Amino acid sequence: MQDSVAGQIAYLRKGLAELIREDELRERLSAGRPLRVKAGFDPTAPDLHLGHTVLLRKMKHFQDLGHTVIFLIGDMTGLIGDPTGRNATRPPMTRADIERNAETYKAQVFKILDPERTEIRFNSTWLETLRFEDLVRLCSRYTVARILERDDFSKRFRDGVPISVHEFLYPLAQAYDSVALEADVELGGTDQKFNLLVGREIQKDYGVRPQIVATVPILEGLDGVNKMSKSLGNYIGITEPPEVMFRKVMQVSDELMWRYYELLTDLSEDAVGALRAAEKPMEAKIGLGKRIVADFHSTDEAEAAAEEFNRVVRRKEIPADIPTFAMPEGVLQPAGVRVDKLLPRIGLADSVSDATRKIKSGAVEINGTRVRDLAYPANGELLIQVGKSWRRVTA
RNA sequence: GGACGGGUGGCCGAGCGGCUAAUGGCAGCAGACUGUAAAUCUGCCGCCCCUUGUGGGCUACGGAGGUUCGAAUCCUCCCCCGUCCA
Repeated sequence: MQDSVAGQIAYLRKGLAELIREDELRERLSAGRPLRVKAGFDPTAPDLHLGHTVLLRKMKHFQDLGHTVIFLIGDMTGLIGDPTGRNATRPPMTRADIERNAETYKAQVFKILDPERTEIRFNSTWLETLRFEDLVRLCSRYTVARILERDDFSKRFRDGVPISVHEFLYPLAQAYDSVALEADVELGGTDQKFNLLVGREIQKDYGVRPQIVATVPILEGLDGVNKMSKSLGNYIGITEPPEVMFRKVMQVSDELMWRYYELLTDLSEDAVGALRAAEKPMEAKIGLGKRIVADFHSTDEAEAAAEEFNRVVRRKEIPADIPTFAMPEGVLQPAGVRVDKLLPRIGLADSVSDATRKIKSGAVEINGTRVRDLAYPANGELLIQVGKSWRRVTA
């Protein structure tokens, strides 16, 4: 906490979408005590990707300044599901599920966060002890009209998309978390702004100082359009192998790359601007790939991944590590290796039908030769390529 | 509780008795192109069988029955959603 208050604010402000309100943050920092900084996470999605790390990185910035981060797992609000669209009440998770997911979170989250300054909490701790009376009291503090101000609610309401009553509870429950935790700051994506602000209101009603709200931008996924998400398949997972991460980074558009520079590296805006002016897009993208891989693996692995990319994608050479399979049962027939049967067994096709299509459309190469026939004359080891994927099959 | 409208493949959205595994768009996969990309163009895009052909079988249009030689398309009941009225 040796930094000046102004210095701290500058450090924290970088990369934030919005800060409400800066004067309150200044005031609280001036008190000199470590702040309690809360951020909530869904209990069902322990596979973190780079989109999550924008928030995690900001949490880390608070830790860098000596503040305490509360990693809140929304095991109770998880029942409601994030009210972003069609959804029913989710089935409750078992205690064991939650514990397991929490462990998975820890394994991933501490690649960024400092465990010494992180509290992991579950909101079921206080939410499940609320009586009906308490719930009624909580609900009475907010109005339907105000809830409907939330963008996605108002849009759904206008478009006639169903909104279940329990979804209204989500922002209120999240707000109550801030009461229970006496959060000084709540961090979230810009899509959380409404919920975070409800927290301020509810805290006031319960006699707690309203939290400062800080939002980070939502990271676009590899397609550059939709937000990064696992279900859209446009993500880079933080536990993915170095080569996969690197290749995915190289897949993003040149334009999106600068966004990633901004949100996923510690380079200053000026430094990024300089890169943008000086480097060829290709070189800059390689640099970005190395930085990101190094964050979650090591610089050596990052270099290796870059080299592998050069070999395989740019020079179109054979990859260094190719998954190897033994010839599965029933694939070897008198006519030869039934390639259509083989591909789905080794992860190169979704089904036999899919494999047949791929073969017919000329997508399959074996030992360097394009295959058009369903049967391939068997002779020893097979080196099979479909698109970007390679497999080795031993006889 | 009533009136009306609606539920189609991963998503959106046509079809409204046979020519429909079901137009079109998006997404996805593959090929060409390329500096990685993007863009563009081409092909594919339910599952299974026979090495594959204007081949055979199965599953699919909210659910269950029914009418019919034949239904996503018609009828009945049920479930779900929306709008309006109470």
